[in-house]
Amino acid sequence: MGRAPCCDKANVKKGPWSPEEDATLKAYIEEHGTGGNWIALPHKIGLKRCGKSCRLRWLNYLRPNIKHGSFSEEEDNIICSLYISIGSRWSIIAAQLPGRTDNDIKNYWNTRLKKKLLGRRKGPHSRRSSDDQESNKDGDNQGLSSAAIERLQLHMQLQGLKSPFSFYNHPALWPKVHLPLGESSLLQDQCNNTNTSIADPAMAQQFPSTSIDPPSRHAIDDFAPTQMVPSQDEEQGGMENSANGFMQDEIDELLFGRQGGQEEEVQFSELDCLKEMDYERNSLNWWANNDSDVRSSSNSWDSDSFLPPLDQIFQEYVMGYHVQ
DNA sequence: AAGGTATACAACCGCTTCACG
DNA sequence: TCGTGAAGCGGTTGTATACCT
Repeated sequence: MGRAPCCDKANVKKGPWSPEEDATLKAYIEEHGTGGNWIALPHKIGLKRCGKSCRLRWLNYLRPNIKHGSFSEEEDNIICSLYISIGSRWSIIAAQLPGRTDNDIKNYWNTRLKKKLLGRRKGPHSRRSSDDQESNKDGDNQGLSSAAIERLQLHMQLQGLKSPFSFYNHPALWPKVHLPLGESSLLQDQCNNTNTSIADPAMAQQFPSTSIDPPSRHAIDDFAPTQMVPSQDEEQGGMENSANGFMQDEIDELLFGRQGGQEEEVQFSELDCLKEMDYERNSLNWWANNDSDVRSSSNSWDSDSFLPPLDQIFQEYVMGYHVQ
């Protein structure tokens, strides 16, 4: 027995909103507010709409100060940077772009920005979703979703795939080589030189005002300390659960590489690339582990056992060739 | 001009999270 | 502490329009 539906589906109108419906909803909310109950709202004002539909219409379209129209380059940069760092958490990304809704950003990403940044990765077949889905089915990507691969690709690009000094241009250092953790002197040199900025000058120019490294570095944080393993604080006293405070902390941390309100405890202040190799490998593992497809297929995951598929993904999707 | 295809965006669906009794 | 229902969220679908052949 499933959960009761939120409204009477048979008596609810679906599809595009008419100007009259828009006007009715807008006028009521502007005068009375939502009343804290979206489910009851349509009945109050005589709309044959589901409460959820009213909420969505208001938030995504009717609300004041909603921006419609094209995105600026600055907005592109922010979206790109945050997507690499935190994935498809559109509400958090939208919180950084005043006037933009999560739905708007999600649509913009899926239809335009993703293509702009990634381009077409495979041969002459360029038809959208269906072909992409098919290619995913055909390819043996070992369970990684296209979203994870996209983030992987973007990350690689922004980390400076084209740089002659890049990690990714040194085949000996690619993931197949199982270096012990911490063995990263070459990368340390490289990072000392680049100061962890975007390595490729062309990319740096393309993303002039966006710091890519700190947020993407925090993908690891997302993976291990805060989600997989309770922190000491959590174990001892429980974590802060105030929605606003938590959100702001999370955004601060994602954007600026610090934990909001915790001046004395900056988890990732050491942007010296000392463990760049570990970081890269952990990032790859993080994407894999946090991918819903992977999660659903395997509850217990061991980082070492995941390395071969990642090698394959790295070679096939990022470096652009297949290795037996 | 017509039909097919691609694109953009609005809206829906269902799962998760949260608040409250 | 637990159950319930509303809100929030992200993935997906539907549809109008633009573009191409």
